[in-house]
Amino acid sequence: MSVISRDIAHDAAPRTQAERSAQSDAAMIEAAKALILERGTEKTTLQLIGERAGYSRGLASYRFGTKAGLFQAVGKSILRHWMSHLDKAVDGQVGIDAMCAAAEAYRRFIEKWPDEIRVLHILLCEAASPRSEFRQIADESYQRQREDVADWVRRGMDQGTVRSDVDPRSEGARYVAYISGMTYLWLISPDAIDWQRVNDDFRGQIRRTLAP
Amino acid sequence: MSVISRDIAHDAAPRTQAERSAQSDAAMIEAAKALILERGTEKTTLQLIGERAGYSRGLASYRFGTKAGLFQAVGKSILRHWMSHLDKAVDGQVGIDAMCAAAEAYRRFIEKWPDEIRVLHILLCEAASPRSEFRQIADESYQRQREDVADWVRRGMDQGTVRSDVDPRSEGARYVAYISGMTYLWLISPDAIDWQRVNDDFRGQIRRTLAP
DNA sequence: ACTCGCTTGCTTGTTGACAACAAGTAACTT
DNA sequence: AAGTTACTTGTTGTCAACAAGCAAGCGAGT
Repeated sequence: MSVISRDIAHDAAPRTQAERSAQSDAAMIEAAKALILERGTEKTTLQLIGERAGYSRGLASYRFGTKAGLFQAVGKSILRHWMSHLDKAVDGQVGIDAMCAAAEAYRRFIEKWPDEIRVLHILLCEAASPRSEFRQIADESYQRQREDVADWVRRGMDQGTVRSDVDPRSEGARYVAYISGMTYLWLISPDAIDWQRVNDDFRGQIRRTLAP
Repeated sequence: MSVISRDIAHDAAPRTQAERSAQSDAAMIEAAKALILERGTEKTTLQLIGERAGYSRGLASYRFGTKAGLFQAVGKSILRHWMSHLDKAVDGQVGIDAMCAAAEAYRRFIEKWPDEIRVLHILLCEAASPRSEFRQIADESYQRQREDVADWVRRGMDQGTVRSDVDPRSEGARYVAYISGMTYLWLISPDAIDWQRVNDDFRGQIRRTLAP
């Protein structure tokens, strides 16, 4: 067992079972992301995913159980990425500052990893369908984001940097709806959205609406 | 050929071919709406649609060509309904008045025909997927709505009822994104959105942001 | 008004693609 | 060497799409 072959990520022939499965899982999730971008979820088949990842047609189904299960794994992986990016950017700020920092973090995330946001939003959109297996993940994610914003507003009110006659939960819902809707419009017609300007206007609106 | 049987809409046994096909088309579109609400588009089959409409498993495919073709017909039919409702409500108003009237018309539409909006938005969400056959319809619809709002803003600026330093197109995009995002959040967690309050706050925000 | 040939509405038969699962083989582990 | 895990191949049932046929309207010529 050479140290060299162990240290190379995505080595052609990893030694341990754990490495092998982690590598094939990751390869399939990456393949799925690429295929969702090219063909959408409906026209992406488990056979295509397995084979593009360098395996057989059956592996994806064997490992993730169902097609929906695999897509959930894809979505969770992107959500984790975004959440950690967001946490770093907000970093304890509250009130209008936190809201603006989060909007700016989203703009930077889209600039750096546009495909991640495209895939995530395609999956989130599918959650709108009844009986969608992604529904719960989308619901929890949006609920958490609404509550986070509501919390920033509440703390801003405590600080006195936010008007005292607003409803934090309503502001949270409007904030999240706005980001989500803009992302949707960007997916539908990418050239119609100038994220830099949209973000500037959005932050201006937040100040105008919430500042005392 | 009795006059009586001709005049009864959805007669059990319509006489002319045109009547027969119009009736079966309408029945299948209604069946599709109900099934999309119950099961989502993916788990709705052409067989279920045909049979719920009172026909065979093959008719939907024969008449609309493809499953996507049928869903396009469903979407167009709901969009026509909403557009005519909107036109009546706005009725030549411009500026902030038009924007508030449109938001209020949307609230009333959702109150009266929530299922229509649910089905429409499920279809619009699917348009986010690449290669979706509903993409073009969604794009045109949202583009037109953005332009309508931008036009209201422009005319409001001419009148002097809207601040002169705003960008009409940016306001249009934000308005549409907001409505679309809110509708999405309502689909994902219906109880989280109080449309009356959301609308009141939205209209307040429009005035606060756009009034000179 | 009648009917014969044409058109249109609708159904049933069939094919190929697909997800899901079962059963097997090969790679690792202790 | 025995057991566990990674992966592949075989199979089944469901589905969309299409093709071929039957039956219900329709219209021109008598």
